[in-house]
Formats: sequence, C-alpha cells, structure tokens
Amino acid sequence: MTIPTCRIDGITHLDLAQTFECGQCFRWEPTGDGGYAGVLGRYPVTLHLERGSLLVHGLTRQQADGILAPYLALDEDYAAIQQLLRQSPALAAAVDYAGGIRVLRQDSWEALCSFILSQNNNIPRIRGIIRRLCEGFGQPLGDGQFAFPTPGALAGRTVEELAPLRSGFRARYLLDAAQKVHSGELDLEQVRRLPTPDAARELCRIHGVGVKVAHCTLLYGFYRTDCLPVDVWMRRVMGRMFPQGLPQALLPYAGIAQQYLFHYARSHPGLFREDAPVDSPAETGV
DNA sequence: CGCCAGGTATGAT
DNA sequence: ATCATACATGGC
Repeated sequence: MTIPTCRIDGITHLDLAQTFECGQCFRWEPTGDGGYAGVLGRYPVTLHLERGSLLVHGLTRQQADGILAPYLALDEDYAAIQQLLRQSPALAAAVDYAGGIRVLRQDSWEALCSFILSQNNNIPRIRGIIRRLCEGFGQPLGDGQFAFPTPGALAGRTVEELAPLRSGFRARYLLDAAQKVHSGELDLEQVRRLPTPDAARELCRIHGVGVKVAHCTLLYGFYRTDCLPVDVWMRRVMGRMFPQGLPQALLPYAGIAQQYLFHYARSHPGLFREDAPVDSPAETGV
C-alpha cells in the first residue's frame, strides 16, 4: 500500500509555521525541512508549502479537497478579511507581522479538550500533555502518529489513569467533558446549531469550562469567527489598543483579529508588559 | 529558585 | 456582584 500524495496550487495568505505555532493548535510538529507533520482525523499528514504550492503527503486529492481544504479554511477570502482588519492601525501592524496565519477549522472535541488543558498553563507544556494524551489513549495510526482519543476512550477513566499525562488539576475537567459528551448529556452537534451565546452557555456546563475556554472551543472547534477569546494577553492588547472595544465592522471576524493580535502581543512582550488601563474587555459575540 | 502560564471553581466581602 | 485564592506541574 502506497501513501498517497497530492498538490494544491494557488495558495495565498498561508504560512505553515505561523499558522501551526500561533497558539491555536498543539499537535503539528515541524519536520525539520520547513514542513509540518500532523493528524487530520485518522490520516497522518505531512505538509510542505513552496511558492504557493502545497505538497500534501498522506492524502489523495479528493481527501485533501474534502478534509484539508476546509481545515485550512482555503475557501475563505483572506485578502478581503485582512483588508477589512487593516482599517485598524493596530491590526494592520499585527497582520503585517504574521499575515500567513489562518484560523483553522479544527475538530470540536479536540478543540474543547485542548483548551480545557490550556488553562493556567503554558504552550510547550500543553503540547506535551496533549501528545501524551494521544499516545496513551488514541488509536495508533502508524507513522508514529495517533488519533486524538474519542470521548468514549476517556469517559470511563479515572484521574489516576490520567496521571501519566501530568495534566494536574485539569484531569478531572477533561474527564467531566468526556463523560458528558460520551453520555450525550452534552451534544456537540447540537452545540454547533445553537446561537453563539447559547452555545457558550452549553459548553460552560462542563466543570472546568468557563467563558474563555468556551470561546476558544467555539472559535477553533466550530469556526465561530465572531467569538473573541480574552486571555491575559488579549486583556493587555484590548486595554492598550482597543479600550472602546473592536470597531463594529470587525466584529464578525473578531476571532480572526484576535489571532493576529494574540500572536503579535506574545511575540512582542515588551510592548505589553504592564496592564494598560483596564475596562470592559469588549465581550464580543456573547 | 521563584515567577508565571491562552483560567476556573470556590469561598469571602 | 465583585474579589482573592488555590490549584498541579514544569518551562524559563
């Protein structure tokens, strides 16, 4: 059995390193030659991007069109989105800094778990916890890769069994999410159909899911680009750059704006060292 | 070593 | 309602 390969041409507004290392996902690893290796559903995939041509190792062209293109939001008009965001000088700077960021359409369950594990945690350690989670509880896919564990694979476990993850106090939060989703007490496909405020309220029924984790789940797992997750970095950015909140015209893309601003702020810690005058952090989308 | 990390639950004002 | 604190662990 040979591993399929294909190529997608005409890619713009995409940089693999910027997109995979801007804090929205935690599983893609650099291959060492500019490419990235990861898992899409049950498919181990390796990507290389050169001069607008995306080389896809692990997917047929049909699979790439059906799975990868939506994941990378290749159908989105990023030229138009970035032009819109640039009406704000602060966002223009952030887009200039990393205009190759695209907000991914990730699996909702994986996004939920990932951001439960992200709370009061740092990104390198989050990556390690999620890697151990997949290796310990996900289905092996070959190529040294593992699927993200299903809710059912975690639902019956105990915190003791999750101890090898070293996820600390977050283990019981993860188990509560798995139990609620596996039992149907929380239906992610129903959440997908709910208006954003109701969807957020629904996710917050999970122990350990608050407003910020709910918004991350909605943005990254359900592609609700109107959701604006506000963490410590975004609180500084909003206080400093948008004390009145984001301009009205940008609200439908607040989550994408957030991704550029979050990455820019984290890459320039000196500019945002001290909390600027605080105020209502512009809770958009809820 | 001490500080902090893509927060949240909990108990006290 | 708003505010302080604990929480597990380890990256830096």
